[in-house]
Amino acid sequence: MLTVSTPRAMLLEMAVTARKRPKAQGLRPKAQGPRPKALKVRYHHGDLRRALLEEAVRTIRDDGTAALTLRAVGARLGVSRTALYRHFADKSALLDAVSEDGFRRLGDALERAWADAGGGVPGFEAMGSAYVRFALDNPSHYRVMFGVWNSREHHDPALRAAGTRAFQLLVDALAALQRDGVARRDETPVAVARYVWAVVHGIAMLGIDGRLPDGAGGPGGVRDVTSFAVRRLGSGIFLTEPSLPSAPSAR
Amino acid sequence: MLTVSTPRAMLLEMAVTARKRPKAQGLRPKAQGPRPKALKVRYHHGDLRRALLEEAVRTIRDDGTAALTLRAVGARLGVSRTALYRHFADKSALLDAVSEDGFRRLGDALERAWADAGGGVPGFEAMGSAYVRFALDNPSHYRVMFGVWNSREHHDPALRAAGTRAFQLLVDALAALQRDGVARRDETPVAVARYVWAVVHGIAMLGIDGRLPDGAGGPGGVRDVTSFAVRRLGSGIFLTEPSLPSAPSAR
DNA sequence: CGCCTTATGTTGTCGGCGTCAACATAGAGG
DNA sequence: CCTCTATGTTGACGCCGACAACATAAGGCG
Repeated sequence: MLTVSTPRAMLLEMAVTARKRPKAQGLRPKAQGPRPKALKVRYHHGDLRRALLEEAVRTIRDDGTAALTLRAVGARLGVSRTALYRHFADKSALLDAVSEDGFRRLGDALERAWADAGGGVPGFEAMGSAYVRFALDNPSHYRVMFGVWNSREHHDPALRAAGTRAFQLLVDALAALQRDGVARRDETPVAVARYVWAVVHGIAMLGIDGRLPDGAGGPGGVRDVTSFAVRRLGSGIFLTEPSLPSAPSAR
Repeated sequence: MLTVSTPRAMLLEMAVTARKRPKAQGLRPKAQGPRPKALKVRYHHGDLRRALLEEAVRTIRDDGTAALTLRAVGARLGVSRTALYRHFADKSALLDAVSEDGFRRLGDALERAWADAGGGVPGFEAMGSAYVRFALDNPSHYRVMFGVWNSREHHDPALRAAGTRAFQLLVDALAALQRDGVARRDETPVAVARYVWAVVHGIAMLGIDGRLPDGAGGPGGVRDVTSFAVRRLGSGIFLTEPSLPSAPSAR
């Protein structure tokens, strides 16, 4: 279960062989756009910090959070372990950078969802779905973002800013809904946003952990609970108005 | 941050001195009730499995999840490392036992909340508050229960049973609400329970991680979001009925 | 009682991990 | 050319989980 010695050993073997090359730095198929500076060797590595971050994200995505090892990420880049310490204070700093990257992508996804749906209630529901979809598509990344690391407010300003921006998108959407008279005004947008955030976060976490039935698509699965949630976020559960029919929203 | 070498070293020192005793087994101040069998030495340790589990829970509660080390828990009990392997397959098995214990306690708390409130809508709201309160009172324990470990369905039957029981309490409550005509009947109790579970789970996680303002008591804190959530779980956010006043539920 | 089987606990050891110190190297700038 | 500094490497340390081999105690059985 936890001991994946065979693939990890293979991985390290690969890395060792890759390290045999004197310094074949430019073979990585990244940055396909115009060459940033020149095609010469430039420096020790070029932009190791970015490469380390990208490799960490890739490692987490492919092999899970437990496989993220300073030694492994260094080896995958054909660079020695501890090379990372010239760009990150320690492992938690690297994870902070990974989290910041995740919050930035999450914010982009929310922004896109709201804009593509044209705002309003459809935009709000699209944001909720996009949030859960992001978590399901990047489970390990999402787990790092909300992991035990840096859980308190001690993390660096960049990470904090990225997280705040993603949350603010939700606040702004709710403020717009209130302004347009489609959302109740008896609570501040921030208070409602915290609640909505908790809802989608809970669904995302349960979905990621496989605690909702089936593979996300069937009845009771993550998608089902998500659509249920975004509908109920606007209608409630209890019969506060007995005259209310069963399905106020058209499916 | 992550390196707490000083207290850990002290702890190990304590343990080493404790281990100097030949086998002073019975000095632990537990099981204050009637002596289970006899006051003689009985066996190698007596009931090491239970002692290991309790010590693991205590370690997690006092020093956090990261401090849970097979060596540390063994040392705290005056027993050698690897003694644990006679009672648990590996570390994840110990964590499974900790999770099972947590789900049992959580279920007890939910049951008590529902019963003490006399069922109905107050009972339902009490369950929600009790759920979040349990998580806030036992953050590390809760994190283990929903941690990366055993997230898939591979964990042992006892853990699965304890988790299912806690969830079933919620389902039963919602079924009762539906039966009494106070909850909408357009969805099955299980579907609604999944949604409610996600809501309280999300609040609990955000609260545990310190992602809600202040120390849980002030405006916007965990308690605020929780009460907001249990109210909105019954009323909804959007203005589906414009004639609806602002506060349908008293406080 | 003496022996043996089995359950339980210990010691030794291994590989992996994060991290630090010391050393090496390459680019920049005088 | 020489030096300075940024960057990368090697070696080592302590901690961790896990396994193998060994030690010991409880209990069954003659």
